[in-house]
Amino acid sequence: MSELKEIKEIEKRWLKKWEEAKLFEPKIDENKPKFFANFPYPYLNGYPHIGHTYTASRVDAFVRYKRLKGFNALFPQGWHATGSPIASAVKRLKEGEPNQIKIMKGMGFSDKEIDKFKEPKHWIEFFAPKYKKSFKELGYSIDWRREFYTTSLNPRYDKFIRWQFRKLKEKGYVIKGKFPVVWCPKCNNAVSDHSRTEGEGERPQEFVLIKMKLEDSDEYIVVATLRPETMFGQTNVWIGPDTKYVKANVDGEKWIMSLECAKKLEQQDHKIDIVSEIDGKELIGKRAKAPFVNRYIPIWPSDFCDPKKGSGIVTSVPSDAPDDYMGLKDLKESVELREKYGLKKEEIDKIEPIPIIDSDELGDLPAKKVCEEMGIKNQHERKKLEQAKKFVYKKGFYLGKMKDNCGKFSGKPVEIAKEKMKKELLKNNDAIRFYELSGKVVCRCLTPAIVKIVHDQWFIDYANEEWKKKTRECLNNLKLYPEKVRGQFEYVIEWLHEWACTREEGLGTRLPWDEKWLIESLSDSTLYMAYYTIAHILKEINPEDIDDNLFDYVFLGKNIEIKADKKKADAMREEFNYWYGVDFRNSAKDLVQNHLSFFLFNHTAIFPKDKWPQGMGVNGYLTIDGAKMSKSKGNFLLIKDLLENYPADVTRATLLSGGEEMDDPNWDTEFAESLLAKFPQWIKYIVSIYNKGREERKKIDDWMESRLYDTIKDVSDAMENTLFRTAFHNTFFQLSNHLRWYLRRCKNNPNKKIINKVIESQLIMLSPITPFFCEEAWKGIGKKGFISKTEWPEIKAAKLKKDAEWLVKNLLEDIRNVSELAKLDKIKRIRIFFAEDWKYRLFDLVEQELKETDNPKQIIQKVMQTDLKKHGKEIIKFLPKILQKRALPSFLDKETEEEAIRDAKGFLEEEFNSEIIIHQNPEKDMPKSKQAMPGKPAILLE
RNA sequence: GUGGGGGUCGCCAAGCUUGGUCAAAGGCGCAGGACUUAAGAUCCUGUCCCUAAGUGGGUUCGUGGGUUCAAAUCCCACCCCCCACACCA
Repeated sequence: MSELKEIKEIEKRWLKKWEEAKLFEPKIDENKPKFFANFPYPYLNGYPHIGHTYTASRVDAFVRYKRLKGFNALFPQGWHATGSPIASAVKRLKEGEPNQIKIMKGMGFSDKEIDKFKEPKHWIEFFAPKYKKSFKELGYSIDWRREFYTTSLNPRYDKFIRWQFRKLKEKGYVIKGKFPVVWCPKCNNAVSDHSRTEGEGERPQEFVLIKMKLEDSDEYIVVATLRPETMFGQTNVWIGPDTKYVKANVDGEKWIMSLECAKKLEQQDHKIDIVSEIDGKELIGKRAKAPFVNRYIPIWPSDFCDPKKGSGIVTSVPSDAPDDYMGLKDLKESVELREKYGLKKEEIDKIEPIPIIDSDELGDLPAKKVCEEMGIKNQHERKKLEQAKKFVYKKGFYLGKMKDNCGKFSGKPVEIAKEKMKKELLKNNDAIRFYELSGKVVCRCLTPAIVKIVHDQWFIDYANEEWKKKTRECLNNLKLYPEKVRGQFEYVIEWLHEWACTREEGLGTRLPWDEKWLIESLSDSTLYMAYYTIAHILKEINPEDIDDNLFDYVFLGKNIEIKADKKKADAMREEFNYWYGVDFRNSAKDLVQNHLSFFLFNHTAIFPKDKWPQGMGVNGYLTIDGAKMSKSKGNFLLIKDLLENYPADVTRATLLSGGEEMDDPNWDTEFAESLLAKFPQWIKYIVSIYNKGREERKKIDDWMESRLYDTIKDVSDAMENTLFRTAFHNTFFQLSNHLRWYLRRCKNNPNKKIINKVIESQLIMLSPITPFFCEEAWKGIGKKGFISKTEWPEIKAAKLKKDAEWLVKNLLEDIRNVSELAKLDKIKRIRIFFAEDWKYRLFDLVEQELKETDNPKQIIQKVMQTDLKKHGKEIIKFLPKILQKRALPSFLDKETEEEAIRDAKGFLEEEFNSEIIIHQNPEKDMPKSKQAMPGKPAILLE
């Protein structure tokens, strides 16, 4: 533990040094290429947790790498407070809501502290520094001068967003439209998710309300359905016998429905006059005309008609709706029921479910099949029926096809037929759209909420084809990390359409031309990366002096009158022009379908091409020891707790080794523990062997140097593509293994130059991932300055012509194997035999021939035509076997092989503590020696 | 269902574009040994099965076929897992 404490001290020291040197506060430098990276600002409604850090660690590692590659790199950070989470939490605290108080207590706040959180601003003021502290401690190379937070609480950002929205509006990308919202009739207001006592997450769901004319009447009964595609299977209508319905004039027609339904319709743009009440009973036995089936169908009683749902009247499709199937079955089987409502048996028996949809393995009467399989007894088994409904719907919707009796929709997949049939019903005036809540919602005032159509909802018109075209162009020209997400983006740009961009409640910026609206959180975070470039200078300007003209001046280069100080404005313009566009924006994959795509759209809308995004990174979701992170599982790791147990570098390395590309990265506690034990030791070790060794150059040094260059090449490639796991593994594990072998081979007496180069390179290549240890070690080996600001090792081609080291490794292994098998107590002598010259010649020849043919016969014939024929007897013993594989085992020319083994002689002697004798050619009295082959010397242990 | 990503020797994972040198890198874990008073670290060794003075045999890369002298790698079919399909941030 004391060791950890020591490490933490070292970290603190470097943080201080970096800060004092303003290491991460880059200045404009026209002689250097710039690199601007960032990731979505986190929400300030709690402490930073490990989920935030994976994405951020990727950005930091990339930025640090680019810095070493000579880029002028900028990594800024801001905070998000827009939207409802903070606002609702504040509201709930003010109301003393127990659950919210529990949450706050869970975060460790006292009553007194909780009191302060009744101010939205306190959330920002409290949590932003917490994030900042954690991010600093993790060693992120952030330029903190540019820090800011969102919402009207920051007037400068507020003005920026207003500017952005006016720009969008000018270009016609913000439009007004209708929109169903959850509404409290008592408060006369929209009920946001967090001002509900019940029904969080529920939202308006679109039903089709179908009108059915009653026989010999000008009245309609109306039925609500979510499944217009099943209308060809209607057999009858269900009505609640003991339910009260109303007759009302709706848009000039006479409708019958539940009272609740009428009230809802009133809120959904319909004119309603209630005329009278009517009992469900009175309608039983009447007939109504059903669309698509196009005939009159009877109205029968059932118990599942809920006046609160839809119209309280249901059209019955017993083929595909389990409820309806059971309802019909009950009527058929119950004399009592029929008598009660005076229904004739023959008439009911006449009705059978009509197969209309082929639902794959469920057949064409899925409701029947599923009800039977689940053993549902009657229409009162609600729970089972709900399950059955869901199951049947899913199968039918995704896999189903309309059968031949469905008119022009026959043969169509249900998914498509559904939309078409809905459209047709609406077009023919047989139906209207009707919104119903997906579940019960109760407002704070304890009034049940309804759906209301609002007319002045604002949308961002992501459906605009011209805009899509520009955005596609932008996508085509940017680099993706990894490239394989491109398809996903193309798809999203395709289907993205109007996005409701305003809300009534929460924190944020008001819509400049319609101040009752707040811009919602996914819409005020699409262009702000540009704000980073000027944030530090903008802070010096009075909010009153900030207006649209200023932003036009700075961002769009318009030469117009501005209130603010011209010098400062020019400075901002310069910053923006230098740093923009974004070279790397990284986020988890859930933001592909909204935020990252919006990001592209908004940039193409407002900025010229040279300011469009240049690169985007996408990664998976962090898991903890293989499990999804969740509070209930107790694996919800906060950064502050994490950093108490692990050094920042171990945390970073564990995260970045957890996964790459689109895989869900995994925080592996065992790995972290193992790193904690090994990593600091290793760094200490390489510092201790730095600059120790000989001047003289040996063969094995070439090998080490080549391995180093290979590693540098591989790691550079990986870093360029944000493959940090690969980079870390190659640098830390692979290169360390090479180094270990090297030291063993040269009996711990390495070439000074080489060993130093290996150690320096390893430290530099590790530094983007583990900066603290590397800084400390850099100093430890006597380097001046920061490793964070040094140069990435040069990529060079490996010098070594022929790598024969594998021969030594194989030999070592073979000797060990044999010695184990031989069960010799002590090996006095090891004899090594090389194959005779002619075998090398043979191998060369065969290698040539194999390029021509793979026919063993031909090759052997060819061999026998040469002077090798005199070894024919021996050759025929082993060559066919080798030729079976159509490839020779690895071998080098004899000279190289001998040289390699001779070079390793001393090493081998030491390894086995025995004498090594190298024979160039086989000895007559040692038959074993005949086994030698090119690339595989024979061994004799004595 | 559509679109995207996957399925490799306990676990994680490389390889698959460009078929052979692949029983398949590396890490983690596990086991044995050296070192140590001891633990950790470090260093060696092993880690599909069989066989054994070696470089041999067998069975493996989701499943089943196919192409080929040769398939984890190419082709076809199928199965399974994850993500998105929105106005929730």
